[in-house]
Amino acid sequence: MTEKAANDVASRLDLPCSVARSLEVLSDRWVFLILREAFFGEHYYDRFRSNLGIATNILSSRLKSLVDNGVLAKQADESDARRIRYSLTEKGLDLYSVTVALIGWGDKWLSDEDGPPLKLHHKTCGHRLRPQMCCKHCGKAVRARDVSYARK
Amino acid sequence: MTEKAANDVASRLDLPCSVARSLEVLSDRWVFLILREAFFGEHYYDRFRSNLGIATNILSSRLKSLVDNGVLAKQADESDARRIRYSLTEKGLDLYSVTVALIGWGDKWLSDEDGPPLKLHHKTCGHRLRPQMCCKHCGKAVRARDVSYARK
DNA sequence: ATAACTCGCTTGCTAATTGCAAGTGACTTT
DNA sequence: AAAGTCACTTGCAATTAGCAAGCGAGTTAT
Repeated sequence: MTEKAANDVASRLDLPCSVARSLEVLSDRWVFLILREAFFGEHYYDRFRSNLGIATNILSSRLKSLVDNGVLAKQADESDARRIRYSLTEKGLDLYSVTVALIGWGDKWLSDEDGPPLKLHHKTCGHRLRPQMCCKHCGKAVRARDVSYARK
Repeated sequence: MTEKAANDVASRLDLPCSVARSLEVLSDRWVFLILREAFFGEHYYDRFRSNLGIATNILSSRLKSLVDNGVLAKQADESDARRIRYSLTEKGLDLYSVTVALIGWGDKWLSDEDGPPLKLHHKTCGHRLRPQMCCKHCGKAVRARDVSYARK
Protein backbone atom coordinates (compact mmCIF):
# COMPACT_ATOMS: atom_id res chain seq x y z
CA MET A 1 0.00 0.00 0.00
CA THR A 2 1.05 3.59 -0.49
CA GLU A 3 1.57 5.73 2.57
CA LYS A 4 -1.52 7.73 1.70
CA ALA A 5 -4.70 6.22 0.37
CA ALA A 6 -5.27 7.58 -3.12
CA ASN A 7 -8.83 6.30 -3.18
CA ASP A 8 -10.17 8.14 -0.21
CA VAL A 9 -13.36 9.11 -1.94
CA ALA A 10 -14.87 11.14 0.86
CA SER A 11 -11.80 13.30 1.27
CA ARG A 12 -12.25 14.51 -2.29
CA LEU A 13 -15.80 15.55 -1.82
CA ASP A 14 -16.57 19.03 -0.73
CA LEU A 15 -19.68 18.09 1.15
CA PRO A 16 -19.68 15.27 3.66
CA CYS A 17 -22.19 12.69 2.53
CA SER A 18 -23.35 9.30 3.72
CA VAL A 19 -23.40 7.93 0.20
CA ALA A 20 -19.71 8.74 -0.19
CA ARG A 21 -18.86 7.44 3.28
CA SER A 22 -20.74 4.21 2.69
CA LEU A 23 -19.08 3.71 -0.66
CA GLU A 24 -15.66 4.00 0.96
CA VAL A 25 -16.52 0.75 2.70
CA LEU A 26 -18.73 -0.89 0.09
CA SER A 27 -17.78 0.26 -3.35
CA ASP A 28 -16.35 -2.81 -4.90
CA ARG A 29 -18.23 -5.28 -6.97
CA TRP A 30 -17.09 -8.20 -4.84
CA VAL A 31 -18.15 -6.72 -1.53
CA PHE A 32 -21.88 -7.06 -2.15
CA LEU A 33 -21.44 -10.50 -3.65
CA ILE A 34 -19.60 -11.58 -0.50
CA LEU A 35 -22.37 -10.01 1.58
CA ARG A 36 -24.99 -11.76 -0.53
CA GLU A 37 -23.31 -15.07 0.29
CA ALA A 38 -23.16 -14.12 3.95
CA PHE A 39 -26.87 -13.28 3.95
CA PHE A 40 -27.55 -16.62 2.27
CA GLY A 41 -25.86 -18.36 5.17
CA GLU A 42 -22.25 -18.84 4.10
CA HIS A 43 -19.54 -18.43 6.72
CA TYR A 44 -16.30 -19.85 5.32
CA TYR A 45 -13.51 -18.62 3.08
CA ASP A 46 -13.57 -21.55 0.73
CA ARG A 47 -17.34 -21.39 0.27
CA PHE A 48 -17.10 -17.73 -0.68
CA ARG A 49 -14.29 -18.56 -3.07
CA SER A 50 -15.99 -21.46 -4.79
CA ASN A 51 -19.45 -19.85 -4.91
CA LEU A 52 -18.14 -16.62 -6.37
CA GLY A 53 -15.12 -17.70 -8.41
CA ILE A 54 -13.14 -14.86 -6.83
CA ALA A 55 -9.33 -14.88 -6.80
CA THR A 56 -7.86 -15.77 -3.42
CA ASN A 57 -5.85 -12.59 -2.99
CA ILE A 58 -8.90 -10.44 -3.74
CA LEU A 59 -11.10 -12.45 -1.39
CA SER A 60 -8.52 -12.13 1.40
CA SER A 61 -8.23 -8.41 0.96
CA ARG A 62 -12.00 -7.88 0.82
CA LEU A 63 -12.63 -10.03 3.88
CA LYS A 64 -9.89 -8.18 5.75
CA SER A 65 -11.39 -4.85 4.78
CA LEU A 66 -14.88 -5.95 5.82
CA VAL A 67 -13.55 -7.19 9.14
CA ASP A 68 -11.52 -3.98 9.65
CA ASN A 69 -14.67 -1.98 8.97
CA GLY A 70 -16.73 -3.99 11.42
CA VAL A 71 -19.07 -5.49 8.84
CA LEU A 72 -17.90 -9.06 9.33
CA ALA A 73 -16.42 -10.71 12.42
CA LYS A 74 -13.76 -13.41 12.48
CA GLN A 75 -14.20 -16.28 14.89
CA ALA A 76 -12.13 -19.40 15.44
CA ASP A 77 -13.93 -22.59 14.53
CA GLU A 78 -13.94 -24.79 17.61
CA SER A 79 -13.77 -28.10 15.77
CA ASP A 80 -10.88 -27.13 13.49
CA ALA A 81 -8.26 -24.56 14.43
CA ARG A 82 -7.44 -23.85 10.79
CA ARG A 83 -10.95 -22.79 9.91
CA ILE A 84 -12.09 -19.24 10.37
CA ARG A 85 -15.76 -18.52 10.67
CA TYR A 86 -16.85 -15.20 9.20
CA SER A 87 -20.17 -13.87 10.35
CA LEU A 88 -22.12 -10.68 9.91
CA THR A 89 -21.96 -8.22 12.76
CA GLU A 90 -24.94 -6.05 13.64
CA LYS A 91 -23.45 -3.39 11.39
CA GLY A 92 -23.20 -5.97 8.63
CA LEU A 93 -26.71 -7.30 9.18
CA ASP A 94 -27.91 -3.75 8.79
CA LEU A 95 -26.65 -3.81 5.21
CA TYR A 96 -29.52 -6.10 4.44
CA SER A 97 -31.59 -3.08 3.48
CA VAL A 98 -29.06 -2.15 0.78
CA THR A 99 -28.77 -5.74 -0.45
CA VAL A 100 -32.53 -6.13 -0.59
CA ALA A 101 -32.85 -2.80 -2.41
CA LEU A 102 -30.36 -4.10 -5.00
CA ILE A 103 -32.31 -7.35 -5.32
CA GLY A 104 -35.56 -5.44 -5.67
CA TRP A 105 -34.18 -3.19 -8.39
CA GLY A 106 -32.54 -6.05 -10.26
CA ASP A 107 -35.72 -8.13 -10.06
CA LYS A 108 -37.76 -5.28 -11.46
CA TRP A 109 -35.45 -4.02 -14.19
CA LEU A 110 -32.98 -6.74 -15.07
CA SER A 111 -35.08 -9.89 -15.05
CA ASP A 112 -35.37 -11.96 -18.17
CA GLU A 113 -38.52 -13.75 -19.31
CA ASP A 114 -38.07 -16.28 -16.48
CA GLY A 115 -38.71 -13.58 -13.90
CA PRO A 116 -36.57 -12.98 -10.80
CA PRO A 117 -33.77 -15.53 -10.36
CA LEU A 118 -34.56 -15.93 -6.68
CA LYS A 119 -37.84 -15.64 -4.85
CA LEU A 120 -37.75 -13.98 -1.47
CA HIS A 121 -40.25 -15.22 1.08
CA HIS A 122 -41.22 -13.07 4.05
CA LYS A 123 -41.56 -15.52 6.93
CA THR A 124 -43.18 -12.87 9.13
CA CYS A 125 -46.30 -12.61 6.98
CA GLY A 126 -45.96 -15.73 4.87
CA HIS A 127 -46.04 -13.98 1.52
CA ARG A 128 -43.56 -13.31 -1.24
CA LEU A 129 -41.37 -10.39 -0.23
CA ARG A 130 -41.42 -7.42 -2.48
CA PRO A 131 -39.22 -4.84 -0.78
CA GLN A 132 -40.19 -1.22 -0.50
CA MET A 133 -38.40 1.71 1.07
CA CYS A 134 -40.62 3.38 3.66
CA CYS A 135 -40.60 6.27 6.07
CA LYS A 136 -40.19 5.04 9.63
CA HIS A 137 -42.47 7.78 10.85
CA CYS A 138 -45.49 7.57 8.58
CA GLY A 139 -44.91 4.13 7.08
CA LYS A 140 -45.53 5.29 3.53
CA ALA A 141 -43.40 4.34 0.54
CA VAL A 142 -40.65 6.85 -0.18
CA ARG A 143 -40.12 8.29 -3.64
CA ALA A 144 -37.31 10.63 -4.72
CA ARG A 145 -39.63 13.57 -5.31
CA ASP A 146 -41.08 13.35 -1.81
CA VAL A 147 -37.77 14.07 -0.11
CA SER A 148 -35.97 17.36 0.43
CA TYR A 149 -32.48 17.85 1.82
CA ALA A 150 -31.05 20.12 4.48
CA ARG A 151 -27.33 20.49 4.91
CA LYS A 152 -26.38 20.40 8.59
CA MET B 1 -12.13 -1.53 -24.75
CA THR B 2 -11.40 -5.18 -25.30
CA GLU B 3 -13.57 -7.16 -27.67
CA LYS B 4 -14.96 -9.15 -24.78
CA ALA B 5 -15.86 -7.64 -21.44
CA ALA B 6 -13.56 -9.15 -18.84
CA ASN B 7 -15.69 -7.77 -16.04
CA ASP B 8 -18.90 -9.53 -16.86
CA VAL B 9 -19.58 -10.43 -13.27
CA ALA B 10 -22.85 -12.26 -13.79
CA SER B 11 -21.40 -14.53 -16.41
CA ARG B 12 -18.96 -15.90 -13.85
CA LEU B 13 -21.60 -16.72 -11.32
CA ASP B 14 -23.12 -20.13 -11.35
CA LEU B 15 -26.43 -18.99 -10.02
CA PRO B 16 -28.29 -16.10 -11.63
CA CYS B 17 -28.78 -13.42 -9.04
CA SER B 18 -30.22 -9.93 -8.96
CA VAL B 19 -27.41 -8.66 -6.78
CA ALA B 20 -24.87 -9.71 -9.39
CA ARG B 21 -26.96 -8.36 -12.26
CA SER B 22 -27.48 -5.04 -10.52
CA LEU B 23 -23.79 -4.75 -9.73
CA GLU B 24 -22.96 -5.17 -13.41
CA VAL B 25 -24.65 -1.84 -13.92
CA LEU B 26 -23.88 -0.15 -10.61
CA SER B 27 -20.67 -1.46 -9.15
CA ASP B 28 -18.38 1.48 -9.42
CA ARG B 29 -17.72 3.97 -6.74
CA TRP B 30 -18.53 6.88 -9.06
CA VAL B 31 -21.88 5.57 -10.22
CA PHE B 32 -23.69 6.13 -6.94
CA LEU B 33 -22.03 9.49 -6.46
CA ILE B 34 -23.29 10.55 -9.90
CA LEU B 35 -26.72 9.21 -8.99
CA ARG B 36 -26.60 11.06 -5.69
CA GLU B 37 -25.98 14.29 -7.61
CA ALA B 38 -28.82 13.43 -9.99
CA PHE B 39 -31.17 12.83 -7.06
CA PHE B 40 -30.06 16.14 -5.57
CA GLY B 41 -31.19 17.87 -8.75
CA GLU B 42 -28.08 18.08 -10.92
CA HIS B 43 -28.48 17.59 -14.67
CA TYR B 44 -25.29 18.76 -16.38
CA TYR B 45 -21.87 17.29 -17.10
CA ASP B 46 -19.90 20.16 -15.69
CA ARG B 47 -21.89 20.22 -12.46
CA PHE B 48 -21.22 16.53 -11.94
CA ARG B 49 -17.55 17.12 -12.69
CA SER B 50 -17.10 20.06 -10.35
CA ASN B 51 -19.25 18.68 -7.53
CA LEU B 52 -17.49 15.32 -7.53
CA GLY B 53 -13.96 16.17 -8.69
CA ILE B 54 -14.14 13.25 -11.11
CA ALA B 55 -11.79 13.03 -14.10
CA THR B 56 -13.47 13.93 -17.38
CA ASN B 57 -12.74 10.63 -19.11
CA ILE B 58 -14.18 8.65 -16.21
CA LEU B 59 -17.26 10.86 -16.02
CA SER B 60 -17.85 10.45 -19.76
CA SER B 61 -17.55 6.70 -19.60
CA ARG B 62 -19.82 6.41 -16.55
CA LEU B 63 -22.47 8.69 -18.03
CA LYS B 64 -22.34 6.72 -21.27
CA SER B 65 -22.71 3.47 -19.39
CA LEU B 66 -25.62 4.80 -17.33
CA VAL B 67 -27.33 6.06 -20.50
CA ASP B 68 -26.66 2.74 -22.29
CA ASN B 69 -28.21 0.93 -19.35
CA GLY B 70 -31.28 3.13 -19.34
CA VAL B 71 -30.63 4.70 -15.94
CA LEU B 72 -30.05 8.20 -17.28
CA ALA B 73 -31.47 9.83 -20.41
CA LYS B 74 -29.69 12.35 -22.61
CA GLN B 75 -31.68 15.30 -23.86
CA ALA B 76 -30.63 18.28 -25.94
CA ASP B 77 -30.87 21.56 -24.08
CA GLU B 78 -33.17 23.81 -26.07
CA SER B 79 -31.42 27.06 -25.22
CA ASP B 80 -27.90 25.84 -26.05
CA ALA B 81 -27.20 23.12 -28.61
CA ARG B 82 -23.88 22.27 -26.94
CA ARG B 83 -25.41 21.44 -23.58
CA ILE B 84 -26.66 18.00 -22.82
CA ARG B 85 -29.20 17.53 -20.10
CA TYR B 86 -28.93 14.25 -18.21
CA SER B 87 -31.97 13.16 -16.29
CA LEU B 88 -33.03 10.09 -14.39
CA THR B 89 -35.32 7.71 -16.22
CA GLU B 90 -37.99 5.78 -14.37
CA LYS B 91 -35.47 2.95 -14.06
CA GLY B 92 -33.00 5.45 -12.61
CA LEU B 93 -35.52 7.01 -10.25
CA ASP B 94 -36.20 3.53 -8.95
CA LEU B 95 -32.60 3.40 -7.72
CA TYR B 96 -33.64 5.86 -5.05
CA SER B 97 -34.36 2.94 -2.74
CA VAL B 98 -30.75 1.77 -3.01
CA THR B 99 -29.39 5.30 -2.59
CA VAL B 100 -31.57 5.92 0.43
CA ALA B 101 -30.56 2.56 1.90
CA LEU B 102 -26.90 3.62 1.54
CA ILE B 103 -27.66 6.97 3.15
CA GLY B 104 -29.52 5.26 5.98
CA TRP B 105 -26.68 2.85 6.66
CA GLY B 106 -24.01 5.54 6.47
CA ASP B 107 -26.01 7.82 8.76
CA LYS B 108 -26.36 5.06 11.32
CA TRP B 109 -22.87 3.57 11.26
CA LEU B 110 -20.50 6.12 9.78
CA SER B 111 -21.62 9.39 11.31
CA ASP B 112 -19.22 11.38 13.42
CA GLU B 113 -20.18 13.32 16.53
CA ASP B 114 -21.94 15.92 14.36
CA GLY B 115 -24.53 13.35 13.32
CA PRO B 116 -25.66 12.69 9.74
CA PRO B 117 -24.09 15.08 7.21
CA LEU B 118 -27.42 15.64 5.51
CA LYS B 119 -30.91 15.62 6.94
CA LEU B 120 -33.61 14.06 4.82
CA HIS B 121 -37.07 15.53 5.13
CA HIS B 122 -40.12 13.52 4.12
CA LYS B 123 -42.44 16.09 2.53
CA THR B 124 -45.33 13.62 2.49
CA CYS B 125 -45.61 13.49 6.28
CA GLY B 126 -43.55 16.52 7.22
CA HIS B 127 -41.09 14.67 9.43
CA ARG B 128 -37.44 13.77 9.22
CA LEU B 129 -37.05 10.74 6.98
CA ARG B 130 -35.51 7.71 8.51
CA PRO B 131 -35.64 5.06 5.81
CA GLN B 132 -36.70 1.51 6.51
CA MET B 133 -37.01 -1.47 4.20
CA CYS B 134 -40.51 -2.91 4.40
CA CYS B 135 -42.57 -5.74 2.97
CA LYS B 136 -45.01 -4.42 0.39
CA HIS B 137 -47.58 -6.97 1.49
CA CYS B 138 -47.66 -6.64 5.26
CA GLY B 139 -45.91 -3.28 5.62
CA LYS B 140 -43.58 -4.50 8.37
CA ALA B 141 -39.86 -3.79 8.53
CA VAL B 142 -37.75 -6.50 6.90
CA ARG B 143 -34.81 -8.08 8.69
CA ALA B 144 -32.38 -10.62 7.24
CA ARG B 145 -33.52 -13.43 9.52
CA ASP B 146 -37.15 -13.01 8.48
CA VAL B 147 -36.47 -13.88 4.85
CA SER B 148 -36.00 -17.25 3.19
CA TYR B 149 -34.93 -17.94 -0.37
CA ALA B 150 -36.28 -20.21 -3.08
CA ARG B 151 -34.33 -20.77 -6.26
CA LYS B 152 -36.62 -20.63 -9.29
C1' DA C 1 5.58 -40.40 13.41
C1' DT C 2 5.61 -39.17 9.01
C1' DA C 3 3.49 -38.29 4.73
C1' DA C 4 -0.33 -36.36 2.40
C1' DC C 5 -3.90 -33.09 2.65
C1' DT C 6 -6.70 -28.95 3.87
C1' DC C 7 -7.23 -24.13 5.08
C1' DG C 8 -6.42 -19.40 4.66
C1' DC C 9 -3.71 -16.79 2.99
C1' DT C 10 0.80 -14.30 0.30
C1' DT C 11 3.83 -13.40 -3.64
C1' DG C 12 5.13 -12.62 -8.57
C1' DC C 13 3.73 -11.32 -12.71
C1' DT C 14 0.82 -9.44 -16.48
C1' DA C 15 -3.15 -7.04 -18.10
C1' DA C 16 -6.61 -3.77 -17.36
C1' DT C 17 -8.24 0.43 -15.24
C1' DT C 18 -7.66 5.01 -13.17
C1' DG C 19 -6.78 9.74 -13.16
C1' DC C 20 -4.21 13.80 -14.56
C1' DA C 21 -3.04 16.97 -18.26
C1' DA C 22 -3.56 18.43 -22.61
C1' DG C 23 -6.03 18.69 -26.83
C1' DT C 24 -10.26 18.65 -30.08
C1' DG C 25 -14.31 19.95 -32.54
C1' DA C 26 -18.84 21.83 -32.40
C1' DC C 27 -21.30 25.61 -30.95
C1' DT C 28 -21.90 30.57 -28.65
C1' DT C 29 -20.84 34.91 -27.12
C1' DT C 30 -18.33 39.28 -27.74
C1' DA D 1 -13.35 37.07 -36.44
C1' DA D 2 -11.58 35.97 -32.07
C1' DA D 3 -12.24 34.13 -27.68
C1' DG D 4 -14.79 31.23 -24.74
C1' DT D 5 -17.69 27.19 -23.38
C1' DC D 6 -19.20 22.48 -23.58
C1' DA D 7 -18.66 17.64 -23.78
C1' DC D 8 -15.81 14.95 -24.69
C1' DT D 9 -11.06 12.13 -26.44
C1' DT D 10 -6.17 10.97 -26.31
C1' DG D 11 -1.57 10.05 -24.25
C1' DC D 12 0.78 8.67 -20.46
C1' DA D 13 2.12 7.31 -15.69
C1' DA D 14 0.51 5.04 -11.64
C1' DT D 15 -2.56 2.09 -9.38
C1' DT D 16 -5.38 -2.05 -9.09
C1' DA D 17 -7.19 -6.64 -10.62
C1' DG D 18 -6.75 -11.29 -11.39
C1' DC D 19 -4.35 -15.63 -12.51
C1' DA D 20 -1.05 -19.10 -11.07
C1' DA D 21 1.93 -20.77 -7.93
C1' DG D 22 3.69 -21.25 -3.37
C1' DC D 23 3.64 -21.34 1.86
C1' DG D 24 3.06 -22.32 6.74
C1' DA D 25 0.13 -23.91 10.29
C1' DG D 26 -3.02 -27.45 11.55
C1' DT D 27 -5.35 -32.06 10.50
C1' DT D 28 -6.05 -36.73 8.89
C1' DA D 29 -4.37 -41.26 7.19
C1' DT D 30 -1.10 -44.85 7.35
